[in-house]
Amino acid sequence: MGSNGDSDDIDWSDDEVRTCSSVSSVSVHIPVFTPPTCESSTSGSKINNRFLEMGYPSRVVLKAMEEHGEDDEEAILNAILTYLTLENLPKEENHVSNDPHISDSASTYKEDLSDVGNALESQGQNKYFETMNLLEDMGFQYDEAFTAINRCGLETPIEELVEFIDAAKMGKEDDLQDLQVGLNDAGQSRNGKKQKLSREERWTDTGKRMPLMIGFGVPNVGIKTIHREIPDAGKGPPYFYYENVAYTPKGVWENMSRFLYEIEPEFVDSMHFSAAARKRGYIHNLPIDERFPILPIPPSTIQEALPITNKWWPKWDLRTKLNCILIRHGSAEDTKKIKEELDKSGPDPPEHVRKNVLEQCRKYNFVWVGKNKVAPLDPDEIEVIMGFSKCHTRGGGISTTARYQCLGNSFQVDTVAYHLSVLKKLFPSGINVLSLFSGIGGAEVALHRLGIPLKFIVSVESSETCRNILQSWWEQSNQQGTLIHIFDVRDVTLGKLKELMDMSHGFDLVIGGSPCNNLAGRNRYTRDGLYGDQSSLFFDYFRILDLVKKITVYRGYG
DNA sequence: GTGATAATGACGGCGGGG
DNA sequence: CCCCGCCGTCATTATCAC
Repeated sequence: MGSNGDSDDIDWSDDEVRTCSSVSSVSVHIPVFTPPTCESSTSGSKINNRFLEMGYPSRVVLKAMEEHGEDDEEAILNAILTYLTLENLPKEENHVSNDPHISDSASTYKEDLSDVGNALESQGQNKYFETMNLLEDMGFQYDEAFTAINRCGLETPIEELVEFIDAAKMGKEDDLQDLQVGLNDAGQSRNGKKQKLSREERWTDTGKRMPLMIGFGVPNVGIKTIHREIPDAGKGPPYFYYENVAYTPKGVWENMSRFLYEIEPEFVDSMHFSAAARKRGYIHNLPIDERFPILPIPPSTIQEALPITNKWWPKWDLRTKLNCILIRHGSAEDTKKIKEELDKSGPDPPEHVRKNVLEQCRKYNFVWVGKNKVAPLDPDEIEVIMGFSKCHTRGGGISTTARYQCLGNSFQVDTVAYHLSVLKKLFPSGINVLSLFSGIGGAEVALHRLGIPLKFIVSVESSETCRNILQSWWEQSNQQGTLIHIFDVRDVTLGKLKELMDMSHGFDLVIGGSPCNNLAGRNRYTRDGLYGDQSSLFFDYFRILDLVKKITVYRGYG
């Protein structure tokens, strides 16, 4: 086996030397972190391109390369990150004080909200509970009222909500659809654009200053002076952690934030923790000081994460990071077309061929597994990139398609673990967790990897496949605590929570990411927003979290 | 053979960032 | 203005379990 592998390597080296006119034979042995180059004189510009591809501003890349030469990639990267950090700090303050739209430098997120005036409910929750109470007083069941509000929107007049419930009761599905569509449209216009602008501008603006999407900081890119004020209503206990896709239809994050105690979301791209991009928003009330990553630090580039692909990676494919891991992979047909196109165009494909191939590769996250041969990622490769161990989702009657699906829906473990790391010193003897929409157990794995004992875990997950995966992991990882499965978030009622919290003496953490189906950019059919069929389960996250908070206070837990 | 499940190919648009 | 990327859905076909 070994000799076969060796001879393969040698064959390839010879090949590469032939196709790359002036490369030294050493180049095939250099660490994978260094990009393959043909001409050493242009290696600097290649590195330059790589950093630009990774999204770093050119002025910073150039400055870093002036300081550290053109070849020491790690030194350049460190310099880039340092410059960005330095740039961010003063800009943050200057910007706030110079912006005429923001009253003063002490302006907080909450104050921004109050600026929009009373026309828009600054306390979405109050409105929510008022409407719920009103409907219940009118004799409707809790779940009827709940569904109506979440389907039609909070701004819907009470008469129309009643109409919706009646239509639902009478089973007039068509009427229901029409009504719902009409109400959603109306709800959007009712919300009013001017009122939303201040918040949107603030976040958009934040994005402009931090194009890397590093939230309140990622390893090596600390933002030292960030101190955030969490509104009293949002403070723990319990701690909570909510996740969803970063890029949603407009207004969705504002809306979710309004429900989750007006806490400002933290937008983070998992490219800072792994070899793949994953742009997500997180709303949580965790401390943000003294975070630390779990060890070992995973590979940060495709080349490190999938060394097998180095052998066939063309020099003109400058990708070092994968795009977002999705629930579906590219088709065999597309990989076939790519191979045929490249075979036809010879060893040095023309620009338009390269461009087309790269476009496909980026679109489907193809990697190079043979000469002119690309392939989608295997499930076990995805498992590792997402921070799980190999075979986490394998076996036990789970199909390949299902593995792709549940992995694509999961947390990136290293990213979430970094945020949760502050819990380690707070709960040294173990933690009680209510895990909603648990999926394959990203939250549980993250806490476990942090070395926080899992004392009492209630996992709510509708997919039997996912429940089996979590249960299987639980049994195999020497857990000493209790794991309880619940099928449906709608079964997590006040009574059920009281029962569970009697058993556990409260929850320390409520964690989960609700369905993104109706928010995600990939969805061509039902990207309906927060009130879509699946994504409206967000309101169950909020409902349950809020019940836990109230029970916690009432019973004196925490 | 038949129903159930798995695998596969085809399918734009919105919004962020430059 | 352009470029790029996105926790996806649907209809059809292939495979599987009896």
